[in-house]
Amino acid sequence: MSRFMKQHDFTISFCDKCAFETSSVFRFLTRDETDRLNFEKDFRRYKRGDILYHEGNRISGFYCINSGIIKVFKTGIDGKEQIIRFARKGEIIAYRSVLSNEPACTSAEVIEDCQVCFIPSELLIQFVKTNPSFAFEVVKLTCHELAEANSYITDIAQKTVRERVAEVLLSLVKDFGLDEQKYLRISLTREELANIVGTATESVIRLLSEFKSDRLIELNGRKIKIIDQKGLEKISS
Amino acid sequence: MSRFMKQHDFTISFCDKCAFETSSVFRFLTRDETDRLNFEKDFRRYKRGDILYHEGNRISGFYCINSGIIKVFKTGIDGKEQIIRFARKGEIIAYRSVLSNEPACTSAEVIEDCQVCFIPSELLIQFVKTNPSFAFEVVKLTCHELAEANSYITDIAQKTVRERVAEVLLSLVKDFGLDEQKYLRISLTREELANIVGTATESVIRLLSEFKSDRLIELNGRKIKIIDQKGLEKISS
DNA sequence: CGGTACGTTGAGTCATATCAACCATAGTGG
DNA sequence: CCACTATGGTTGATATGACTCAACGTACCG
Repeated sequence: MSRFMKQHDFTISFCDKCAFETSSVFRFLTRDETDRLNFEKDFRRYKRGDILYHEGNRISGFYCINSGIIKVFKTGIDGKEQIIRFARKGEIIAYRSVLSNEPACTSAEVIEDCQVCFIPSELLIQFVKTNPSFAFEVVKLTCHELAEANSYITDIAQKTVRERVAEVLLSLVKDFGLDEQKYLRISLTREELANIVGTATESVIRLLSEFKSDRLIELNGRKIKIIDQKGLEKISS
Repeated sequence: MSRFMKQHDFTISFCDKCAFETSSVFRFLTRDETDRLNFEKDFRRYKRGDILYHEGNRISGFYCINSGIIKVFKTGIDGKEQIIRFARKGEIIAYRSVLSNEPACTSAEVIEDCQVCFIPSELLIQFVKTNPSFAFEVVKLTCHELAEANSYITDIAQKTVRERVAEVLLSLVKDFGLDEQKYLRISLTREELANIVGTATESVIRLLSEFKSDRLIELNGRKIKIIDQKGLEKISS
């Protein structure tokens, strides 16, 4: 663990700056609260593959992501993971378990090297209990995630794997965008894609190469180029 | 709509009484706030099949359930419904849309005749913004629902229909309990069961009669008798 | 009495999972 | 430097779970 050095990188780790630059809920904190946050938070760096926390464990705080990408997942039957969501700059993870004071119901693993702030539980609980407009933002945030989860449930329950693969590609475009050459700004293994869709790795591979034949996408290893977004939308219906 | 008469039934519609009797979040309101709730709420009765609100519509308030059962569902491709959850005595529905100020992301329909209180949006928002401990409860509530939604996603994505049917029966036992003769205290159509599981009606029918042959359950129309709970747990794994 | 909604069963089909083999790549250690 | 191993990706063959379609039974209702 010694590799995750605490440090004070003044260009990036000040929460007020971070809060204004991102859509973080922390922009609703007062000056004083932001100062406390700055004082008590722990800035950390993680590399791809690192685990931030494990499902089932009690956690003593939550994480605010400054850069990089983290996947949040549950472990299902015989260890197969189900990816619940990805978190990126400005987003917070593990706050749910902190607020409901339960063991983590998910695990979190780094997809792209990242810098995060670890913030002790008590701070979040205190802010929620004493700053009504911050509490309201947190409520809105959970409500939003809940709405997303409900759509996710409906999709998985009703759509075919083919439709869901197309849809996942589109939602990755929406969340992470494309670079100048139309490549998705997130690279996942085929297995990870399968674990979002809720299918077998081989099925994802087959469908991706089908989409490639149909000139909807191009593949370069893990990089996926989106050629025909409309076509994908049509498939995801 | 004239059938949903506003009325003042003093034995059941006073929120303070209701709040204490149930596990409602309203027990965290102050005396004054409870009085306002009593004054502004609208007591209503609905019958099986009635719709409380439709997905996509803006709503001007939310509902607290005094008695009866309501199903909350999303409408997926070609109209197939996906049941998200059931709400019963003491629970609130539609609060999510109110808090995030978005159109309803679900519809709500009465499964068992019910009595509910309709509470204007502004009241909820005001309470959340001014009563920190109430806000904290609402946060915990949404966090809890979020955790449930995440498990639901993992189950649907990874388990077989057979496992899910067994699991749904068990979760109905957990939520609604059994009567003296071990019958489930909620009756659903086969189609509704299918719409929880996320499968075809015929599949549910086949699996139920399979469970019946295996002496796990007994069937009397819509009433389901749970004989071997352990057996069901084993199947749902 | 016909109509409507729900329940049941059978047969056929298809999408998807599973199993197996193989290739490519990169990292490891002797 | 090479064999070794692990990991990820790909493809094919096969099996099967679950859906669809269709027919029919049942019950209730106006």
